[in-house]
Amino acid sequence: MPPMNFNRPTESELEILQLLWTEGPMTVREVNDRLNKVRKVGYTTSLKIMQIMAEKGIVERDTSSRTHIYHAVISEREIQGSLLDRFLENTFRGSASKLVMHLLDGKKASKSEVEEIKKLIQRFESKNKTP
Amino acid sequence: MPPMNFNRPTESELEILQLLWTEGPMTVREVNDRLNKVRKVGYTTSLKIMQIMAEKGIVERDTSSRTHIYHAVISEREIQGSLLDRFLENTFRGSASKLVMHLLDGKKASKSEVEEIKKLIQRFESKNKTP
DNA sequence: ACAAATATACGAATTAATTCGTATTTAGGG
DNA sequence: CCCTAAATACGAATTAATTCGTATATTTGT
Repeated sequence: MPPMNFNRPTESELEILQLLWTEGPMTVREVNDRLNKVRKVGYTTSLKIMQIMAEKGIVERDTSSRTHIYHAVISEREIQGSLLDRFLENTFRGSASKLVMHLLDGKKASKSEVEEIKKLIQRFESKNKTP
Repeated sequence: MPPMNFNRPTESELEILQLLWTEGPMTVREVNDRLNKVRKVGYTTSLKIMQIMAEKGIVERDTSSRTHIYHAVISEREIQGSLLDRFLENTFRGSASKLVMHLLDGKKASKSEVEEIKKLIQRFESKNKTP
């Protein structure tokens, strides 16, 4: 079996995945309610997108009762990594430091975020120290 | 005057903008040749995309001679910043440190890139030191 | 001067993403 | 038991991005 063809989620799909990742398995109704706290979306629109994701294998659903319950199949980590790869290449021609420069520069990273990032770098360095 | 409606470039447009940013103003032919080093693209395809960008005001062109010369109007910085904002929100729910974690984690950032990032952080910190 | 090469303009086909209307089915309350 | 509410399925309209064919004009080399 080939190593599972990678199905990049679209923006709308990602929006729903974020909900499933942070809040766990949900019905279409629950997803649609949460989306509608931010913007107006028809119920059947949310339904359709979730059905498409199910076809693609991005989510699975429990159909044992009439009201289906959806859960994410692919991990947040995996998707974030793969989307980041592509974004880094497209937008920064692969330069990670340039990306970080922008993060630090604008209001994108708060002070506490920068502290967090510093810790990450330290941890990275001690891990990759020559023994 | 409102602060200039922001026209997010598509992926293909961005690909061409990268060329204009790094190599300066160019003709359609030059752009198309460079694109074809990576993948097969018809000449009129490149032309069309550049014409659309001109309509949107993303690029401008010198039409004084038959062969038009295109240059980017919006700055790399500006676009990268605005695309990063959106990507950070969409993909990492706004968590900059989570994004950096991915950068350090995979093969996304080379050792020298990490060094560069460390320097950026130090510079950032000394700049924001309470005096 | 003329043929071939090269340019732009324009329109249209294709593909993918998004949105929603309508039909049909199933449960549940009175 | 029936009627209403709520769910899924399905198809189709809309919009945007991409791709390229064809028409037409201009330049250039021989």
